[in-house]
Amino acid sequence: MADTITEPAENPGDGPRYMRIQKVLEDRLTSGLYPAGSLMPTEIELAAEFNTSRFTIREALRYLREHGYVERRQGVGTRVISNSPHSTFFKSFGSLEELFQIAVETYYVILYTKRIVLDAELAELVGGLAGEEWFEVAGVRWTKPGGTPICYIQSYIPGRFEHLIPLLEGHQGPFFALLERHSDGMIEEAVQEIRALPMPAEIERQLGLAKGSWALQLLRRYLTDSGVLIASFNWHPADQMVYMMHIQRAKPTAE
Amino acid sequence: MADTITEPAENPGDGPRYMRIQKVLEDRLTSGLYPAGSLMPTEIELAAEFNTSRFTIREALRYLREHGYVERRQGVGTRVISNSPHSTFFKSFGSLEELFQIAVETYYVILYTKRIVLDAELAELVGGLAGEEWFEVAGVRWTKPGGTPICYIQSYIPGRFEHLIPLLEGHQGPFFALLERHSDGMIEEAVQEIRALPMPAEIERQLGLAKGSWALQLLRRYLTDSGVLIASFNWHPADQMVYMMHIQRAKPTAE
DNA sequence: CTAGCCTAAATGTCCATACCTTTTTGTCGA
DNA sequence: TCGACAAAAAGGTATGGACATTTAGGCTAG
Repeated sequence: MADTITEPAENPGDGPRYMRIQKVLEDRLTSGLYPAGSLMPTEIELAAEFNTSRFTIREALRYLREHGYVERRQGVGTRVISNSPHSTFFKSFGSLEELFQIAVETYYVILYTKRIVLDAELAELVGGLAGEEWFEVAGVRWTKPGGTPICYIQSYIPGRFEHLIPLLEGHQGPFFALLERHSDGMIEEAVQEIRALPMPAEIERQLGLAKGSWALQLLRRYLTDSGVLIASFNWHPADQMVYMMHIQRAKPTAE
Repeated sequence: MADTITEPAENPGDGPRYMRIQKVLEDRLTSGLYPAGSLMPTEIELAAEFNTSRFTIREALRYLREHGYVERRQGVGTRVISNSPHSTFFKSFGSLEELFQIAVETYYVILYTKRIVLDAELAELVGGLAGEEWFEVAGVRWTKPGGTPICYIQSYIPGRFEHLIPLLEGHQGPFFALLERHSDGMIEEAVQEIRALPMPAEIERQLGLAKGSWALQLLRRYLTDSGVLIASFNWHPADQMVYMMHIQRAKPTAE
């Protein structure tokens, strides 16, 4: 027994035992040694193999289950369902509904609209020319009217949409989109760029918030006649990432 | 000791013990009996209170931690960080991007289209009349062409869209929507009802799948000129739940 | 041939116990 | 006063056992 401890068979003795075992098992999964669809060895067998107790094996298997590798069924066994980590696929199932609630059932309150002149930096950001007249719109997204503030948002609108700006002032509603329909039927969205920013200290004070409000979420979409839906997400303000995604209407392959 | 077992103090003896305990503790947290910021009783104390072992208490506390109620530190204790369950809000941030990948980057392959006559049950489901002619369309959603099958889907289409059915046969693509544009500009979606079902054994065999394939995801949407987007989700086949959601174009409140 | 029962196998739940590691706190001595 | 050290407290890891519950599959009786 003592020799099994001194022996650094699979891994150097860094972490707890169940972690080392979980790494070994993960390797076997990603390498395909335990193919998807098959049953893994039973807890007892693994315990024997690693010369440990069932408890330790269970701790390791818990990780594999939580990361989407395996599915465990009483009376059956441990079935491999994926050879790659954490199919967030399935992990996200639990929150699929709520996710869209965030996107849709949140509440957007416009704080101000302001006429601005693009500087070089801003021009780069919004895709305009320095010196052009634009509008800046700022607002706060809430969980619900009077609820919890989620994020602070700044949007930019070209000056040629000036006639739409009054519609925004004082707007409060679950969603925010500014569309214009042209005579040729095309629908154009006025808002060119949306940024989620750290909540300005001034606003924070007004709202009575703790400093450094964090995350944000924003969904923007526009619909056009051509059956294309574009949704863009602004992510965590810290990294300023913007995910953009196209949902194309399925074209019949036949025909 | 024996009396504590017979005594149904907190809850009737339905589930496993750690679940009942976790519910009791959750109540105490949401009710504020354990205020945020404070330290909860230690494992030993809780074990004594519930007359159980430390193991069982740990299982209960594990749940509380995973749901964002508490934070545990070796050498310190169990600190309450929230009196409400973990705003799935923030939990889901990590998967917002992937969520849409599921909806959009997955691949839908139609298996068959079949002309059927509604029976009473089906009529109720799809909102038609018993005896009407409809079409049943079945398909499988994949992670990618040739990838992993996710779920089995059945859709129902009224008979009056018969002329669109040929477009579906053999269709393979990332998305599936069947729209018809009327002369008045309205866009109507043919598919009236989508169900995600357990993968039929026959299909499973054809695809070489293990028995009991599980979860599913499906996004359906339709676009109309009126700027309304409707997305419906089918959930886990076991509970047959369907979540439906409307995104209304924001109407200017002023004016 | 089929329906139902039975059983074996696998995971799920639970206990008592022990020791380890981290953190806090208290004490003692320089 | 301050630092080092020791002790206590708390959760983390681990063992070994026991029984419960679920499932698949085989067997038997009809």
